[in-house]
Amino acid sequence: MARPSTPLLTRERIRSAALAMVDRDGLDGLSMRRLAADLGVRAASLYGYLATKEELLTDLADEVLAGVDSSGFTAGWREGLTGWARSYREALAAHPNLVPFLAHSPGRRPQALRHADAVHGGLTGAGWPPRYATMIGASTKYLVVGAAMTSFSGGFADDVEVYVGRYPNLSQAHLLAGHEEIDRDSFELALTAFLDGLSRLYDQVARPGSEPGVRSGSEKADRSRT
Amino acid sequence: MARPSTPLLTRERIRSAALAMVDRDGLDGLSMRRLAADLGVRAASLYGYLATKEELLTDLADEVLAGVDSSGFTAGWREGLTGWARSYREALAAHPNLVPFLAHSPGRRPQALRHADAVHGGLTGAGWPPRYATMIGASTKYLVVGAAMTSFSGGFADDVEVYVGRYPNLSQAHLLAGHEEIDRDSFELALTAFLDGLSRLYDQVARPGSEPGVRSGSEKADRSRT
DNA sequence: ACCTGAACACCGTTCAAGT
DNA sequence: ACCTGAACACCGTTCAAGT
Repeated sequence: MARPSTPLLTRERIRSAALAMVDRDGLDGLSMRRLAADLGVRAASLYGYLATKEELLTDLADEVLAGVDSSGFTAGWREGLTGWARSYREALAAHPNLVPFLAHSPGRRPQALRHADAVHGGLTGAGWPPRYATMIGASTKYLVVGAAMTSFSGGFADDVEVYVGRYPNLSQAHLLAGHEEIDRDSFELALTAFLDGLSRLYDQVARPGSEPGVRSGSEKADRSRT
Repeated sequence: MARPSTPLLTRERIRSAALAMVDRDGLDGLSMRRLAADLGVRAASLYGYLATKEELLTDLADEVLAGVDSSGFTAGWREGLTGWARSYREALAAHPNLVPFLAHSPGRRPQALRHADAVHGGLTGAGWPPRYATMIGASTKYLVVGAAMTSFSGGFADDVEVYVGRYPNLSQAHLLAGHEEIDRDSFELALTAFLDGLSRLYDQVARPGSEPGVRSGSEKADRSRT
């Protein structure tokens, strides 16, 4: 078995087994040795395809983030931001164990830079000043990463006994245990409130001569532009 | 040196050296063996004071989160939420390398539960329905953890060459590198927009008979309560 | 009571050697 | 060209032994 006609490994086979292992056993559960065993091979063999474990994780990150979509800004900045945030969060929520790594070096991946560029362009194109565009992009990422991060960890314990009596306002907290629903609802609430707040701000700071925010109809611009 | 009159170690000395090590070398840079060496002792000695490395990290988490303040709800739900979010973020930003661990099991620490209880109580006491209180508490945590998580990782590369030409909308991105200022500003923008959005929602869903949100003067409740 | 040496079962990574 | 055995420098944790 030292020299098979068809290679036992491909980079894709490694990646797919690694992602399955992370999903199953957590980020700490992924080791090069266990992964190799899973693939019917010895650990040293992996290094013919990957330079380091870090490179493998970056591969996984790229695969997981492939579903992120920042193309919605043609329909307006609010629509673009919403689509980006939702697709981003869904991508992370599909592989929660990988989230701590994904947040590790976001600025260095080409995919992330492409999206950051699209978001920044979409916002400035809609009239947001560049500095606001930067902050709004960052803020949205805070929400997405925070939601994926916090919910991945389980949040509340399943053990009802812990809460009863001790923390009166949390007496129903056990109802949340393991429910992904509350996570998505909380995220949607946060996103909506955030965007509503931005819409109000938009009327104050947006440059004229660009398409206005489509849904910002309920407030009026009552301050002068700075 | 096998039996000193005064013990070489205390739990506090261990904790303080460990936190310094995490701050200096990162979460992966903390090992029980290196920590022991730092304390002039062998790794096995640490297990007289701590059951596991996990327990040590939990100790660090409690110390870092000691500065979080959820007592501001007497001045109104918006004030309480703002104070909690800011003190929470500051606590995390002071030890960014620990953030990935802090997000790991937030629901099981007594401190975190006390704060969660105070926030939930503060919100429901101000008229927010319990389900909203839960979601708002979660949302705020998303923002805080996301901000601490994303900014800890550095975000953008310092290398200007990477951006020029390739990503036109990010041509000024290098200006952000290493600047903590943009992180705090982005967080403040996100928090303000989020709270503005909540204020509007408050007028729609808040129970009567409670103190109203202090600063929610600019909108009117135009829908019936559900 | 407190610390240690030695061991156990793991890691990521390298590299000469096998076919 | 592809895989392996063996080694190196690490881990967290346990436990009998020293003083």
